[in-house]
Amino acid sequence: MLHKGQQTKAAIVDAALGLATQIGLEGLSIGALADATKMSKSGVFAHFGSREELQISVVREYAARFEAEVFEPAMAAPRGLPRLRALFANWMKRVSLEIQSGCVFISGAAEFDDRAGPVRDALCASVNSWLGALTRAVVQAKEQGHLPAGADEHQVAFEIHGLILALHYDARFLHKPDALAKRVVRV
Amino acid sequence: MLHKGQQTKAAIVDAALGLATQIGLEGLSIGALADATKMSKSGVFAHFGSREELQISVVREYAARFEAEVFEPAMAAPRGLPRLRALFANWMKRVSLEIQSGCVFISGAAEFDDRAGPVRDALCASVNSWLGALTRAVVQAKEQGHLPAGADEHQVAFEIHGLILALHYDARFLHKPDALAKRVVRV
DNA sequence: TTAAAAATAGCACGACCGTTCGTTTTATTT
DNA sequence: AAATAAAACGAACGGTCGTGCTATTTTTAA
Repeated sequence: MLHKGQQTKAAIVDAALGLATQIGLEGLSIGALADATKMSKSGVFAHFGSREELQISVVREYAARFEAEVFEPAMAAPRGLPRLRALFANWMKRVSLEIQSGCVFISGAAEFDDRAGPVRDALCASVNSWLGALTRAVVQAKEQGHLPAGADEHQVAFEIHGLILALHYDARFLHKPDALAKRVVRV
Repeated sequence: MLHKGQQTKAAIVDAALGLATQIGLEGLSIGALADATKMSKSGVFAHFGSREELQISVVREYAARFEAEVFEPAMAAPRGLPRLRALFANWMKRVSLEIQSGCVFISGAAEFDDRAGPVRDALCASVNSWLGALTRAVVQAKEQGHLPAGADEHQVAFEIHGLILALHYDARFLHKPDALAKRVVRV
């Protein structure tokens, strides 16, 4: 009854994610997606009802994979600085692997930074959820005494975010081969 | 002979820059630009010969304004840390003012990070030129003894770039009102 | 003031876009 | 195996895109 449908829908979203990480959420076209999945345009379209809904599905899928790859594995590390370091390391690793494919949280932010609507909202929610988790890890590191009690968790998260963004910029856009060598140590 | 032509061409580029900072270089369309300048599509088109050439003109114009607004005024400050601080302050000020309009160096990087061609080349060249100037200022600060001789100028420039990127991300995409309060002090 | 040149307009083209609709194929249930 | 529901197709729509033509207007030079 609902077997085949969800199955191919997942396949479409998977292909769409692959396209979106390369040419952006806005560059996603139903025609190109139909070619990639060897389906008809209308066949693809029927699964979403609108291009916007397709984009939102892609955002959600990306966020789920990001969480599974960056956030969840770090939960195995003990609270405090070790876990914070694990989060950062996983994030960096993902960015380095993403050099070929790109990060939806970054490219999407550039595409939707002044375009209101549900896609932007979904993107914002996913990013805020992740940055919130990162900030919580900083707070825990303070609680464990791994960071000075006077440290501002938002400032720390802000600077970590900045390092990731600069890494992504250098590696993916400027093609600086040694970009991966940069990293934080202090704080 | 070449009076009127260059004049309206400059006006077109000016309008194009306004559009590009809002919807991106890829979002730039000749039709929309024709509306904005109250000209015909073909009239606009004739000045550039291709959409790509128009985009390149926009990149160059943006880079020229960036240089005039961020780089040149900082040259008045004495070599070393004061000049480096001036560069950073001017850059931050520009980003804060750009919250409504966006930065072509950042949005352009996201749009063209895996799209080869002359537009990407022009963008890359402009960014590298600016980051090179920034790095040079760090070197001078070391020479003046304002920074430890062992400091890595590329790492310092990298981290400054990261702070700017995070500021831009928070302010322009996430709409965090206090984003401007974040800043570097150390190094 | 008139001739040459440059700038702009108008129109059409092929391509692609998201979307709709009716039909046909495929999958599920009885 | 027959009936029913879901899924996929194919064609067409109005629209916008960049770009190429040819005219017309405007600017510059003689």
